[in-house]
Amino acid sequence: MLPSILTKSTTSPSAARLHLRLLPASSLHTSTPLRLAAIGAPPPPPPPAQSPSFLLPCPSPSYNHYATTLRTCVLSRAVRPGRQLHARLLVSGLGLDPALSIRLVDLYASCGHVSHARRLFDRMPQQWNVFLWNVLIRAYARDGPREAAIEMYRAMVANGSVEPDNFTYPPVLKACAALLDLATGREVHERVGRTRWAADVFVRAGLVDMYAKCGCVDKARAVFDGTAVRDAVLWNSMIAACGQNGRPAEALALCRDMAAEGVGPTIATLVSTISAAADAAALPRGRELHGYGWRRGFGLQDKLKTSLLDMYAKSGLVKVARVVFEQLVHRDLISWNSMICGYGMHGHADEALELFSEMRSEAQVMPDNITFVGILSACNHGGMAKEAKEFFNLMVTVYSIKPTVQHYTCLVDVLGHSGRFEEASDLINGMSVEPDSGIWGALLNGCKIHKNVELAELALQKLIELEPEDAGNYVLLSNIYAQSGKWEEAARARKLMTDRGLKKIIACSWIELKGKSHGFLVGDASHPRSYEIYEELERLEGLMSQAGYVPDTTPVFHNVEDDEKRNMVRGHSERLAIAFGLISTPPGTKLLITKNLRVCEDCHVVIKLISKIVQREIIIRDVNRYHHFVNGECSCKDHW
DNA sequence: CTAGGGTTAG
Repeated sequence: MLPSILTKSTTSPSAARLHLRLLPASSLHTSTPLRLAAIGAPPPPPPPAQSPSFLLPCPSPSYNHYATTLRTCVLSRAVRPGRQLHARLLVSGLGLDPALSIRLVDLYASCGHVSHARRLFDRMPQQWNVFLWNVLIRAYARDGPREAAIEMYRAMVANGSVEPDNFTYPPVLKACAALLDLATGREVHERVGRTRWAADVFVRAGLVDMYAKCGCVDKARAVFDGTAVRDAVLWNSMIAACGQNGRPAEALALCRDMAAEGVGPTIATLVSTISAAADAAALPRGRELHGYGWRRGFGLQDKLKTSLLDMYAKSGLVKVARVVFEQLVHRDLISWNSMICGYGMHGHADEALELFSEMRSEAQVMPDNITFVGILSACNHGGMAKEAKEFFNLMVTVYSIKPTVQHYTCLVDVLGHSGRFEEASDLINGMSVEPDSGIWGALLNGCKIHKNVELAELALQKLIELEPEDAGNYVLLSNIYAQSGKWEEAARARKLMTDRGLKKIIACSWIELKGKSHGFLVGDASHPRSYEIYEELERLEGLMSQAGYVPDTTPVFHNVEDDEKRNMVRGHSERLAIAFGLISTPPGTKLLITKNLRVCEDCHVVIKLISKIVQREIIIRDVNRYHHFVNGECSCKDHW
């Protein structure tokens, strides 16, 4: 059975080749006769039916035969025939001339056989031209080791016989981006600035992407803004840059500007923008993009559907997400993971696990570490400690996936929740990776629920070491000491915080109504309808106390100072956002609120009551999960 | 005398 390339080759530049095959070996290393022969050749003789392939024995293949077939191999990326050709050349005694070697290097490099390409490259130092350097740099940048791409670039510059060009810089920048090597990236940027490639769109897109991946969005933006002629890919790079660096609003704005400047969006534009809308929980905008993608004819593509699925899940509409998932023509790893994680975030543990078993039984995709992050967080949000441990073991033993810190965090979290502190501690001590702030934060969370002062103290000390900038940790630690009568330590913790000049992260919630985002800080009175908002809160408080609600005043583990706390009882940002949502929408409308921190215990109780009193579905998107409040209950079953 | 940049899950 021959690869299709071989059969194809007989139908293409056949005339010349068939003719030349018959030429004597004296035509070796003369590269011209091909075209002349083709022109002067009589009409092609009917191809011999039995020997179409160049791999079948050919009495004395000529140089030109090798050259053209190798060209065909390069064009269709056929390595295997290429390798055979290479071997034949060597045994035939024809050897490799520069032109053939260059083509072979190109073939090997573009088919993922970089080491073969490199071996040939190293043997032909006198032929090193820009193209050859570029071919290798590109291959290393794409298939790794990425360090080699940068090394080759440096070698090229050091060698000095050729200058890097507009085909050199983009892959080098890509390697810098992948390695987060900002220093080299800057160096390249500087060099580019001194050449005539400074304005090249390909180079500039590379720069934007490199800066973005290294976290310097502003630098990326500067490069973008300084580009005279912007094509779709450059816009896409900038949109992705904002999306990947937590600036979704800017990404959405850029998408509009792009359309305004008359640059047509591509599928990548929509995928990136939809993902940004998902991160901003900007459902109306996401829906608009959904419709737009549909009209542009992208709607049938699975890539777009997958980003929509994610967007709907993150906007609280898990059921809609599932409908989109069902409509996929082909489910790849990303779509399975998106859906499983979507269920996980919402605390729909059963659905997540069911989908996982479906994935294992019917799909040709293998679960990866992200799949297990989804599964473990689903168990976690469902309070299923036993299952979480089982899946963790399954991951390690059956799938041979090395657990990452995220997997450990899920386990510590679920163990801490169930008050199984010994197991949690053992796990942390036996971890193959260094515990990070996420691990200690998860442990602390369990300590709060079960009032485990000792372990909380340890966790907080570690947290302060790891995140000296987060003031909340100091306040909590100080409160714990105060609680157990260790006044001196309490004072020391506080002093440490003030000495370092730290302030707490200000809580903020926002709600999107009619395409406009309304943000609220704690105790915020700046909204134009502030008066009505507080009036509504007061009305609700009245109804709640009739229902028997008493504000939570337990001082332990509260992240605020006592005096501060009293002022804040009614002013928590999510309550303001909810009250605003209630007075601005018709009865029965669902509310989606996004918050930059976690929901506090008291607010959780209050929102449950509100959902019952006003008969509304309220969805809160926390830093790490979703809460669906319906008729006095929350989907997290008080487990968060 | 050849080729290339951006894209979703955690």
